[in-house]
Amino acid sequence: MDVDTRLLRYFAAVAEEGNLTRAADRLFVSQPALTKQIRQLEARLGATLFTRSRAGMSLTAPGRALAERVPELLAAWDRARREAANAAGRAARVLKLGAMASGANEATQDVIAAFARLRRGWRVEMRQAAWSDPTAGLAAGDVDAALLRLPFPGQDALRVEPLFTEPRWVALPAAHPLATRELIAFRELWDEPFVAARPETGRWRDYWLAADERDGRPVRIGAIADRPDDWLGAIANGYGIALAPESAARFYARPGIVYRPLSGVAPSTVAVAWAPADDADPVVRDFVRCCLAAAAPQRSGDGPGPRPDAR
Amino acid sequence: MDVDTRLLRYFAAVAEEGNLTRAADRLFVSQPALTKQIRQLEARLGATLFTRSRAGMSLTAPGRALAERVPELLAAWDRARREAANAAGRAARVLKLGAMASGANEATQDVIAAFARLRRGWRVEMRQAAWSDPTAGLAAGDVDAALLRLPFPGQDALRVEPLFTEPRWVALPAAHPLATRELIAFRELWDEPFVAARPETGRWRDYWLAADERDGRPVRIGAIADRPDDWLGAIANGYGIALAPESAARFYARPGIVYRPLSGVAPSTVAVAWAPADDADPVVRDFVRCCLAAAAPQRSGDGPGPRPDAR
DNA sequence: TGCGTCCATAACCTGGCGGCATGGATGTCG
DNA sequence: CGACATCCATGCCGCCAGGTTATGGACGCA
Repeated sequence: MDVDTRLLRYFAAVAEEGNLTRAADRLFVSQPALTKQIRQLEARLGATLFTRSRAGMSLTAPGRALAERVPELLAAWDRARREAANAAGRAARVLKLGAMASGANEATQDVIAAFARLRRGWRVEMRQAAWSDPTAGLAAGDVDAALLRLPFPGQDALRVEPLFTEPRWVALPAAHPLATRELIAFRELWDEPFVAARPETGRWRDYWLAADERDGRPVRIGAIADRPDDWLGAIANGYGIALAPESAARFYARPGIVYRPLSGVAPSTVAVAWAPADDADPVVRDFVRCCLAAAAPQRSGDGPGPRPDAR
Repeated sequence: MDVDTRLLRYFAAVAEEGNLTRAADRLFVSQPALTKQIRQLEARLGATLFTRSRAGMSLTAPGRALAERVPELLAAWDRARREAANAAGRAARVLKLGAMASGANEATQDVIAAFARLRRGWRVEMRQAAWSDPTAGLAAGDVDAALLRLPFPGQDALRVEPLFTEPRWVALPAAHPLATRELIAFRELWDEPFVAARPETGRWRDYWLAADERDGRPVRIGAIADRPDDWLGAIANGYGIALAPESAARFYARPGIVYRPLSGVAPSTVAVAWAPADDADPVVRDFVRCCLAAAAPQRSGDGPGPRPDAR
């Protein structure tokens, strides 16, 4: 008997939620559609998977048996899919590079140019990640390498090579009273509302709220953004202000938004990251080497930072 | 990204066959349908899975990566599905019993009656298996126990408890010269064409051709049948004769077919079989106990049983 | 008694799958 | 050298499965 993984996801969602309506909501389908699908799954298996009551849907014995297997099944499919995609990338000589919005700055171009020289016939394919995925697809295996800013959650499970640092500035609505100041002390912003990343992003979110550098003062959250566009919009509309790397002033310049230098916050570190499984991959190694090489000039200008040792 | 297991089966078939047309044939779909599906799979994965040539379809690197995972994925789904079905059987208090056509004879009713007495509230659900599945669904985990005739392929991986033996007779077209004889010696049938099971059924097929008891003389195959209906039809139409347990004379009596006692072939043994995984299952154990109890009277008497009225 | 919360049902629409017929490319053979 | 065979791709069409909205029925709760 055949199933669609979609159907399995539906089933898993209902099993977890114990409630059709909420599960339907989570799956972005209507509740009747979900009802039909679950009933059909039951019909096809010839087994009752849930007992219905006004309290919701609770698993029966066969339902539990299935629910136990489904997650690993979905995971297995996902792995298979990714393995194929990776093989396809290799075959097409494409290095997939994840980048957090405003990940690296101008250096990115140098890196890619250097890589193109080193690996003739290869091509770098960049994909911008939303802030809700702080490893830019690396943790999920969707990319071969990523340009990220430290610290980020999941960092310890990956190889990380710091490249250079960059001062953190502040992005303000143009109408903000401080927007005309040449230099702002972070202390002056402690009571401002901030545009933050989603709470799930943990350390990363805290870092860009400079939670450690506000002397214990709580942060006011004015808005939550997951992508640069939302972020810029939120700031321009006055929902809050936000820290940003200096280069954002060039890459995310926009009417209604002003970037200003900041004192009293540590600079931001850009790093290249890759999966430990790719340690031996010559292409990934070459790419990392290019990153270190391209970063060298900037790094010297920017104070200490670990010595570049191209491996 | 979602897939249907059907799509994975399609992919696996093409990967194995290396040829769309043949794969389509094997999958019972048209070749254009398969073409479309494979192309769609490629589109969804964003990877080329096959290189097309007039020689056929051969896997690319990503194709190989996928082909490596797909079989285990399908197997995992099948396992999950069966586990759920088994749990459903338990929950509904159903013991699923596989039976090879003409598996057990009149004893079946006694067994089921005994089980019904021992396990109140439980119910036996019988499913007839085609000869192409010599374990009657036991090997695949579709049933909890099976009534089979020894020997059958796959026997060693299962628990088998012999119940009783029954003489083997011969089924002849009514018009056959020997059809009026009271007793036939197997030797007289050596040159007759036989209606046999599919070649894949190995030992089982050989046993019912009595390949070991024809003194090295080769078997002539007149027809191949997979189900009792085909089998009866083939015999009645004169394509060949066949050995059959004595009880077939009662259970598969049909105009145009005559059953006659045979000398010179060993009797057939009926056994109950179950999966080793169910050794500790109290319900299966009870069922086996009922089988042994119901078989006891016949086992001692062995020969006669109810009078056969071969017409 | 009216309201909110569940799940089920009804009616309708649409996209995708499968089937048939056919086309295009490329060997093969009389 | 043309006829043929073998593969895969394409065009067109009918049908069903899955989705949506609107609504119903059961039940607990204030």
